Amino acid sequence: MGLLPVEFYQSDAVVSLAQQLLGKVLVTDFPAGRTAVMITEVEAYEGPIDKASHAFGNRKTKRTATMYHSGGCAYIYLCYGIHHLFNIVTAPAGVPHAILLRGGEPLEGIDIMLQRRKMDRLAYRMTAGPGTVAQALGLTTKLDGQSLQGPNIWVEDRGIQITPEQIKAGPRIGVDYAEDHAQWPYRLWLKESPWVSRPR
DNA sequence: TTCTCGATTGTCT
DNA sequence: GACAATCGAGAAA
Repeated sequence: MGLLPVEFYQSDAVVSLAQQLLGKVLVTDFPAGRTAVMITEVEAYEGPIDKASHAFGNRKTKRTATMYHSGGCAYIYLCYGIHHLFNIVTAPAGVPHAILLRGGEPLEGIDIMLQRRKMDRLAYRMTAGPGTVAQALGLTTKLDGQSLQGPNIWVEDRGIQITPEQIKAGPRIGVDYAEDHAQWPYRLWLKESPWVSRPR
């Protein structure tokens, strides 16, 4: 229970860590108010050996530098010039693993999230997909590199138990350019949850 | 400095 | 089902 400690993020077994993140609660606290979602869908990116990762082959640039930080901070970047995608950096410093948040179940600050998404009523699509969850939570590239120990962003364990039977795994989305690596079953989601992105 | 293209989404047909 | 929107990182020159 409670705030996940930095040690949680230090493992370099990124897929296993991604499984453990399902059912945890991601909280953001900005001037607009506090918002929280239970994590229902993630994708693992195994830095150096993963063609779909920005850090494939240990490529290190200004943008990817964040992924080489010690586990427990946020990696946020702009995609298609429009969408801010939120990742959780994992593994010890120097190992560029990351986990992409793709879906969540709204728990707190739903009115704030609706406002950010410019929606007037709650619908599953509010937080289905990496770009939309990040928008709902108010996450932008300005927050790249932020600690996940607070005060603005953190992850809590609220005692929600997830069993292996509740987790489904499949190929990742939107990474066809990575050829064979796109087929790796690094996309994980909660089988029973409606708060996940629609399969393409 | 210039050029290409993306870990996506929403809208129109 | 098809496609435009939109901008900065990364690569080439």
